[in-house]
Amino acid sequence: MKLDFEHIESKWKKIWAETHLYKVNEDTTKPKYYVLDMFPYPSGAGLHVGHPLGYVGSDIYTRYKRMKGFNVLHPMGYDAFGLPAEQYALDTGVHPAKSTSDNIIRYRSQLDNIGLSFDWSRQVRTDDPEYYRWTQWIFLQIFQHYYDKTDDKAYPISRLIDIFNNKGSIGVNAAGSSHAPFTGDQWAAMTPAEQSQMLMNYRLAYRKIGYVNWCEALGTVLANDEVKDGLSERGGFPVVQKEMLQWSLRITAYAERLLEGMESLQWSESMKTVQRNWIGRSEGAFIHFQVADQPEVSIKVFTTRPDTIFGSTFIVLAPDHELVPALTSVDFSKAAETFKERIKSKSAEQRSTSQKTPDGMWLGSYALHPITGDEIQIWIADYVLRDYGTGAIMAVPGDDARDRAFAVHYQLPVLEVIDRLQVPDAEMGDREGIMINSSFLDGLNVQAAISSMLDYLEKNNLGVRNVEYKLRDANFSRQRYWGEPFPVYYDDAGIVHAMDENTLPLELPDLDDFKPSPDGRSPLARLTEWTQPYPGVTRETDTMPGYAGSSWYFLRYMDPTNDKTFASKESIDYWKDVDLYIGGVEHAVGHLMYSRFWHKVLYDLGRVPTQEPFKKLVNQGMIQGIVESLFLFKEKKDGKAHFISADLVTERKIPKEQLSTIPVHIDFVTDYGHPDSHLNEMGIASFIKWRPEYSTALFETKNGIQQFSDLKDVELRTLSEIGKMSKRYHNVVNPDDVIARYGADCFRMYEMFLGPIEQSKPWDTMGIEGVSKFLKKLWSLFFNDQDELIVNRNSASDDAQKAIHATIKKINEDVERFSFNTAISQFMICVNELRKLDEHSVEILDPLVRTIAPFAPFLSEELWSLLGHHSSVHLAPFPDYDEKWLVTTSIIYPVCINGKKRGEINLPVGSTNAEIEKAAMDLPEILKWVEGKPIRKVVIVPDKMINMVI
RNA sequence: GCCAGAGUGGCGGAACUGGUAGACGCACUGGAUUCAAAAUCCAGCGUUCGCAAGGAUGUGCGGGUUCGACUCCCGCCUCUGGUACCA
Repeated sequence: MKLDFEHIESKWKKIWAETHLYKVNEDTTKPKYYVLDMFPYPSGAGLHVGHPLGYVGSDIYTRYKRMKGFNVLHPMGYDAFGLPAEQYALDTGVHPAKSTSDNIIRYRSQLDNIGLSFDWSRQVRTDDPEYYRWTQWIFLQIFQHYYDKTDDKAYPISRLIDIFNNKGSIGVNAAGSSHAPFTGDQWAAMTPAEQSQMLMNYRLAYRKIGYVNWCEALGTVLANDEVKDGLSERGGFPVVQKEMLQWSLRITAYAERLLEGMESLQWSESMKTVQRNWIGRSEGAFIHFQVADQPEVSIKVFTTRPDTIFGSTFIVLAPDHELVPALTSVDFSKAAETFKERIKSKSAEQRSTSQKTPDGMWLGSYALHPITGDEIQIWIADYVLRDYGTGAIMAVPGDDARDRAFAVHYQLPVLEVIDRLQVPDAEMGDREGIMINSSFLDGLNVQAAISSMLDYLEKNNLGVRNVEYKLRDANFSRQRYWGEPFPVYYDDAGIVHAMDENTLPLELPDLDDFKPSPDGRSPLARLTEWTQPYPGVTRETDTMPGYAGSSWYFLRYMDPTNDKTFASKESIDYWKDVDLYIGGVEHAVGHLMYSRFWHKVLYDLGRVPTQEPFKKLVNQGMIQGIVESLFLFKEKKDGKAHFISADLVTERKIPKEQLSTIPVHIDFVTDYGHPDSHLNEMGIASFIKWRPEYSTALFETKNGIQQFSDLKDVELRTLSEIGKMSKRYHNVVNPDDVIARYGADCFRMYEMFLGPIEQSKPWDTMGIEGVSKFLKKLWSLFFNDQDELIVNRNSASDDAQKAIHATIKKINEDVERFSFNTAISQFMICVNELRKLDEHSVEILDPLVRTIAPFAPFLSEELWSLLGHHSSVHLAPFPDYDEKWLVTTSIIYPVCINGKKRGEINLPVGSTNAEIEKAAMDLPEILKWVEGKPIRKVVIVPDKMINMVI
C-alpha cells in the first residue's frame, strides 16, 4: 500500500472530531499541565507557514505530556478586536464582525489541517459579548481599586474613601498622582465632582490628559505604527501631538513587583532583560531647588547622581512642565510660547537629529543651588521629558554627555566634578573616578560620594532618596470602533460612574459607517442614541485597546462558558497558571507585561491563586519570507518602463537612487530564494498578466534590451531579500498548499526539522523531500512493495532493541528541552537502522509508533490501528526505555597525541588506566608517534578518551 | 549609541557538564535497477598535499588558559532582533 496521507488525514480528522478526542475536563486524579499558544489575530491574509512553528511545537509537547499521564489543557481562540478589520471596513464597508468571522472560519480550517490537538470546546474570541462582558468586568475591578504602597497590595477604592472621610489624605501611602494634601474636613467640603477628581488620582484605571497622534488632514487619531517620520503612513500628512482626556492603567504601581516576579520565571534571559529595561528601575533622589525671588516656589528634580550636585550649573525643565508659566519672566513669555508650540509639532519628528542639535531656551529666571546658594539659570529643553522623574533635571555638564552638549551649545558654565585620570577607559557618566570641586565630597570615589550626599540631603531636608521607573502608565483609550466599550457613564456634572456589574455586557452597537467623528473621537460619537441613552447618562466613546482582551484570555479558557463569573474558582484552582507559553518575541513588552499586571491585580483581589500567569515561556523564531523584487529605472526610456536584471545592477554599479524596486509575486520566480533567482519568459508573462500596466515595458538582461512581445532567452534576475512574510510582498506561503502536496505530518516534522524552535529562518522547501522520504521509509517498515502488512510477532533482535530504546531515551530528553530538530534526526537514525536490520516485529514497531505519535499524529494513528489497537494512539502511554538495552560493554577509545586523535582502541567498559595505557601503547600508529620521544604525561578520562603528551 | 542573541561544509543544522568537529537532512558526484525516466537502493562528499598509505589545516578574526577549546577568559569584526534623549 502506498502511503496515502490524504485519505489517512481526512479519516482521522473526522474520527477525532466525532469522539471529542482532545476534550479535557478538570480531572483531579491526574496532574494538570497547561500549554498555551499566543492566540492569533485573525487577519485577512490567513495563516502562513510561519504561524504554525509555535503551534506545532506546543502541540508536540502537549501530546507528549498527555501520553506521559498529564491532564493537559491546550486551548485556542482568537484575538478578534483590532485595527485591520476596522480599516478593512472603512475601505470596503464590510462590517468588522463579518470579516472577522469569515477570517476565523478560514483560520480554523487551516489549523485543523495541521492536526493540532486543541480542545475546541473551549474556544474564546475577544469580540464575543459573552467574553468581553468579563473584560469589562475586570476593567471595573481595576477602576474600583487603588494601590496601597505600605501593604503592597490593591484595595477597594471604598477603603480609601473611608480614610479620606476620617483623616483626609495625610498619611496615605498610595500609588497616585501628586496633589495638595487635605484633611478629613476639607474632603467633606469638596463637591462630588472634586471628590471624583481626587479619586482619579488613585484609581488603578483612571482618566488623565494624554497625547495622541492627531492628523488634521485625515481628521483622525493614528496609532504609533501608522506614523512614520512625523507624517501619516497613509497620505503622508503631518501629524501632531494632541491633548486628549484618556483612560490609563496605573501599571507603574506594580513596577517593583513586575520586576521581582520575574526571578522565579523560566523565561529566556533576553526576554527578562527586555522587560527589565522596559521597567527601567533607577535609584536616586529627589532634590529641591528654591527659585530665586519666589520663596514659595521650588523645583523638584530627580537625579541618580546626587554626588555631582556641585557641578550642577543650570536647571532644565520639560517644556510642558507645570511650573513653566510661573518660572517664565515677562520678557520671555512670548518666546516661550512659540518654543513650546514648535516642540509640540517636533516631538513626532525624527528624534535622531534633535539628539545632535540641542534645542532649548532660558526662561529668564534663576534657581538657587541647594548647597552653595549660587544663582543658576532655569531652562526648558526638548531633551527633558515630562513623564520621567519629575520632568526637571539638575544639569551637570561636567559628567553628563547631553548636559555637556547643551551647555557647550548655549555657552553655559561647565564645572568638572570628577577626576577620571586614574581610570583611563572611563567616560562621562561611568560612575568612576574621584570627586573634585565638590567641597566635602572631594577625594571620595563616586560610590562613596553618592551615599554620602544622600545622607547629607536627607539630614538637611534638601531631598529624599527615591526610586524611579521608566515604565509609564498604560494608555487604555482608543478612538476607534472595533474594541470593547467602556462599562462606564458620565453624569451631567462629568462624574464617572461604573456601570452595575449585572447590566454587563455593554454591547458594542451596530454601525454602518466606520469613519471617525470629525472631532477625533471614535465613530461611536456619532451614535447619539447610544452615547446618550437616557437623560443624565453619557457613555464613553473611546473603546479599549487590543491588549484588553488578550490580558486575561488564558483564564477564560479554564472555564469558557461560565456566565456567573470570568472563570469559576474551582477551575482556576485546578488549572492555576500556564505551565508552558509559546509565542513570538514581538509581544515581549506589550502583551506579556500587561497580562502580568492584570494577573497581579486579580491576585490582590483574591481572584487567582498565583502571582504570575506564565511559568515557562518559549519564544519561537519567525519564519521569514524571501522578498523577490525587480529593479525598475525611475526614469523611463523612450516613454517606456525600463526593468533591469539584478546582476547588471551590481556589475555596472548603478546607484540605488536611480532605481525603484517592485516586489514580484514569488510564484513567478524561478529558483525562488536562491542567488540566481530570476524571471524567465513565462515568469515575465505571468508578471505582465498580473501588472498589465507594464505590458509595454522594456526588459534589460545580459542579452540586451527586449520587449515583452519578442522575448528570447531572458533571465531577468530578481533581488532576493529576507523579510517578513506578508501579503504586501506577495511572498506568503500557505500551509494548506504544503500539506496538500506532502501531508500534514510531513509539514509538521519539516517545520520542526528546520532548526531550533527559537531561531528565525527563511522558509525554504528544499529539504522537505528528506522528511517526506523518511515518512515513506517508516511506512515501509509496515508494508512491503506488494502492499502486504509485514509486521510480525517474532522476538526482536538485540540491535533493534538497542535502536528503539536509545531512540525513546533521546526523544524524551529532546522533547523536554524543546529540541525537536534533533529528535527528528533521531527518528531518522532509528528508522534507517531498523530497515538495515530488516526488523518488522511488533515488539519494536509498537513503541516506535507511540514515540513518534506527538510528531506525526495522523500517520501514527493509522499505523496504531493497523497494529490492531481500537483506541487512539494519542491516549496510549508514552513508552519507557529500558536501561538494559543501553548499557555498553565496550568503548572505542580515541587515542590522542597532544590532543589530536591518532588512533582507536576498543576496550571493555571499566578498564583500568594501566590497561588503557598499555593497549594504547601497543597500537602501531601510536608507536610511530611516540618512538624515541619521552612521554611527558598521560591523561586518561575513564570510559572517554586517552591523551598522551610528548 | 545602548541591550539581547548569533557567526561551524555548497545549504539547513548537530556536538547537552572542556574530551573523536561536521550527527541527521538537502544539494552534488559515481554506481545499481530501468528500453528510458521518475521513484528506489548502494557508495563518496570541509579545505589542501598525495596514485595510495598517510599528512597538514579547519568552528568570524587576534590573543590567552588547558594535556586537550566550537565550548572557558580578554580584545575586535560582522549579522539579526529590540530600543531610542530615561536625568
